[in-house]
Amino acid sequence: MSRKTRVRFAPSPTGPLHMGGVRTALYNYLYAKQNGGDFILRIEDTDSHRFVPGAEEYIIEALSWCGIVPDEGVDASGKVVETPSERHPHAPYRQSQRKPIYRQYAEQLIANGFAYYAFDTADELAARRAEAEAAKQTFIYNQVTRKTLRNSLTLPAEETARLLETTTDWTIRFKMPENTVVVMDDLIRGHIEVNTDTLDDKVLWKRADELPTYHLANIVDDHLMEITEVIRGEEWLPSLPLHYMLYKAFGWEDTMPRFAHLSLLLKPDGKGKLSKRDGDKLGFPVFPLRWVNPEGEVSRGYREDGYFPEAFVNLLAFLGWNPGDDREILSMDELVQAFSLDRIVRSGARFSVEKAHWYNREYLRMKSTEELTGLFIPILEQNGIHREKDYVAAVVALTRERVTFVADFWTVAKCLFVAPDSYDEKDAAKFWTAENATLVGAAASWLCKDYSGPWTKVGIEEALVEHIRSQEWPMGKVMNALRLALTGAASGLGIADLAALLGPAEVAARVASAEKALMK
RNA sequence: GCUCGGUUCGUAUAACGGUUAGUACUCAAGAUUCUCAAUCUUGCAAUAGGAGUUCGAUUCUCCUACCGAGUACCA
Repeated sequence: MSRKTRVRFAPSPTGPLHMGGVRTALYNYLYAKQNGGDFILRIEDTDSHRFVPGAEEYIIEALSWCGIVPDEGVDASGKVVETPSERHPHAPYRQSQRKPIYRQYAEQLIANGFAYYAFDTADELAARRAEAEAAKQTFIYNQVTRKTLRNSLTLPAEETARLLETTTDWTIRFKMPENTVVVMDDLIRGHIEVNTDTLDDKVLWKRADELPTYHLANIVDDHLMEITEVIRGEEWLPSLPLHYMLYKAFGWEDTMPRFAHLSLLLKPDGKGKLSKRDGDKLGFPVFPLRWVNPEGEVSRGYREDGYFPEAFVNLLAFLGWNPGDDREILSMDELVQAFSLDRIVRSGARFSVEKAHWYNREYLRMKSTEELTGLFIPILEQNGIHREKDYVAAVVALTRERVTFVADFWTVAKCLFVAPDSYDEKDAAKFWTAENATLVGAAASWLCKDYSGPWTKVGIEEALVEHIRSQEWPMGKVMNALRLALTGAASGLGIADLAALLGPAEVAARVASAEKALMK
């Protein structure tokens, strides 16, 4: 019997989702869609101390910007579903609201001898840890040390019963079996074996806030929500044996999901994984969307930096995966088709800004001039420019091969909307010499007054070049000086393109302004 | 420290025992152009090191080095 594919993305709302998290969500989504299954969003907010306001909304908005829409867990209005319905049978999808579910499972484990009550306080354990550290050792709550600690395994039954009644900071811990080899199979990494002697007795449930820890909540919810594959970050690999043991302890081995652990995204400069803290110090965003933390600190986002979501998704998909052929530009639909878990790369990937720029440029070029014009107009308006759409479209058509982001249109083509207010000093010194200035004046005057051909790029180009040649003027010098007068710098757009868009009156005016400003 | 992962040009990756080790980005040079960009062409550049297995190792095994993760009443 084969089950319907169901995968989940289960972030914890402790801050904005970073790009590594988005990639994990993306791979889950691609896998689900490819297999005709469901992609579920579940909020893992079992740590009551680390809740960050706005994080949950951020996560949903970021996924939505990327085109990753959960089938289950989030409703049409983008809210996490709290009450069960046909579409969302497992609601609530926020673990804090599933509180009552978990305790019985933890108790079931105790009843069957797979877990026990532990009464050591957090302070006591911290002290033990400090002690061990001072002796250059590591304290682990495991099958050896648990015999020397205060728990239902070492205490008399009456004492346990009394503590359960009278104290409120006890926990339920998993009783890790001794000297057992856990044999695991990871969809990406293959066969892995670990001896339980190297593992510790993890806390599963906390009496203090009556909430489970990740390990318990995760297994219980994945089981209840009928998850078939767990695709998550490599940081969970060391917990995999515990999770295997838990499925076994619950007797859920027959429906245990298959696991796939993704390698991490690394910092471009080498050391360590790309973390939330890196922020924009590295010269590129680590977050999909801009994030303002509760202290008011701003981190930039791909969206606000001008990336197209399709480009972002595409580049993220290729950070640790490839389709096995030479294609590099794939739409979401094509990614769904091409995706496969066994082509995921095992090693960690470093992000490259250049490649990211390249991706965005490719996507920008695939867009119509019409669409780009629509995106550019608001930027013009922010700069106080209001021009007719046809003119803007002509500018976009002319410069679209030169830009990476829509915002670049402004820097590249500003001179087509406003006259230069200054001239590059080096270029002026080189090209605006006394005799050359005279020639530029003459050339401009000829073009604007005497030239009677069509005022188009081609017409102007042919006539102007021809005229300069016939006068035996130095082509490069005159042209560059002309561009200096028109744009404020000697390098950039073609003279004929510039003139065609600017019109004869504006060309004449700008040359006159340059003559005035650059007169020695 | 211990446990578990990982290691191919600068970066992302391909080659799942036999290739002149391929591709893309970056970079460089040339072509083109009035300049710059774009474009086209060409080029630079890698199997971490050492043992083994094998007729033959990037590929399999072991050791070393390095990188990463985990080692919380965080996820």
